[in-house]
Amino acid sequence: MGKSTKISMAVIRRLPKYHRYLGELLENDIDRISSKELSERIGFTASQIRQDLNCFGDFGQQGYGYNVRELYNTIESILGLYKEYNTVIIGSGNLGQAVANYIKFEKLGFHLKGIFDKNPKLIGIKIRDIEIEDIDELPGFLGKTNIDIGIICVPKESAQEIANTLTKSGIKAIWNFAPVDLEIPDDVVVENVHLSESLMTLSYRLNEANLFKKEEE
Amino acid sequence: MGKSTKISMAVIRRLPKYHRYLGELLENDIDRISSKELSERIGFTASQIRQDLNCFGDFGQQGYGYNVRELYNTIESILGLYKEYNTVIIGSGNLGQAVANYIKFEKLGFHLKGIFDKNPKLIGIKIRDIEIEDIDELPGFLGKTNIDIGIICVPKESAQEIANTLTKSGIKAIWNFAPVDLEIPDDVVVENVHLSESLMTLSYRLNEANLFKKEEE
DNA sequence: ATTTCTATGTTATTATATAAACATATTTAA
DNA sequence: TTAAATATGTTTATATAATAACATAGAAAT
Repeated sequence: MGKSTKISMAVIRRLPKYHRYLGELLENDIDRISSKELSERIGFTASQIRQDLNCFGDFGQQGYGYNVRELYNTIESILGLYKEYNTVIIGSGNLGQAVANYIKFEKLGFHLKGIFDKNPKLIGIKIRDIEIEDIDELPGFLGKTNIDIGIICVPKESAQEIANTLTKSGIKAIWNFAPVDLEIPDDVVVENVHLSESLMTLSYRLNEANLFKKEEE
Repeated sequence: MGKSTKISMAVIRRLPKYHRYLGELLENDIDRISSKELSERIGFTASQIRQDLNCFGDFGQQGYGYNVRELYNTIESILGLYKEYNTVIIGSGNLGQAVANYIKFEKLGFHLKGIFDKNPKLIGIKIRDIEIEDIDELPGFLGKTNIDIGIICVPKESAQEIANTLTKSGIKAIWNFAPVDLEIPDDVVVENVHLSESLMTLSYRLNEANLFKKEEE
């Protein structure tokens, strides 16, 4: 049976990857899979796969393995992907526009309901049938529209202010692309996408081999 | 003295955050800081900060703390940010364009040298003075230009093929935005930015509270 | 029908990551 | 000039995560 103990972030961050690989299996008409086979594809140990899945329930069958369709649907449900979400993007620079245009999110059930910016040159422009509105209209908009997720694509200087506006209106989830650590109430979840940090990590690893060379000589 | 033992990814992924917070301190003309003070700002424990930094050397002084400027420069050097890097973007859809236009990367020393796409409608268009070229020109381009980092922004179907082209030309670092796990030689580093996975994680956490409710009733 | 094999859920073990404790060098204050 | 305070680098302890081991349910084979 499913265990209601707190799931660790390490497990949670693997769930989308299970979802992706199971989706691929479905596309290839594979209807059953063992943790061992999945292990070879996905690159986690079979033991880890069984433990991860078992956090949420007993989905497999001894001697058989897992039914791919069933497991896929279950994980989709665990990830909350059966639901539909309304989103707003704040900041319609390049990143905001890229996110707005990322059609894949619509397919996943994340519906873009509004785009806001403070740049007068951008206000009025349409992105996928949605007109960019003045950021001053945001509080009013949030008051009359039911928004689940706020997507912050503004520069770091104004990110916290936007986060405050969002949380004040009752939004419980923020997808943050600004390079800051937002301070938000405990009942609000924030998921950061820090591109600069990602690039710096890459830069570090590219140079890692040289890093300790001097001292070893 | 600096230790040449293998640094864990957990530590590496915290380095950019140290860099960012130290940069903020500099902006505020704060020239010294203790692990305890930094801890309160950055949200890691003081112990962790000292251990992290000590992976790379003895940068602090007992009774004093750390010199902010010195530590900032040191971390910049550890992250390889003193160097300049040449990059190419493959795939100039919304995401590719967003990355291309992200001026911040230029400031960090990552210079965009080419953009490639297979869509004839995009070829010839200029982004920041760089003309989008036909993807068939990529191997030739890589042969005559010294590129450090390949940035993959193509759909998942063609990502592996692009990765092959890049690694064959000798590129040692890939920043991958396509939702696939690339197979690459051991001496090449890949840093993934999987936006869908990030969004799914957010979705999970938004629903987590409800997830186990049924069973508890 | 019986046996062998497969592959699960779970428990035990090992490894890794984080936090606390501490001995000591340096600063600051008296 | 001495004593108290600070804050490091390092060691020890704890917590968390990953892997391996295993008992057994069910599938496949004979």
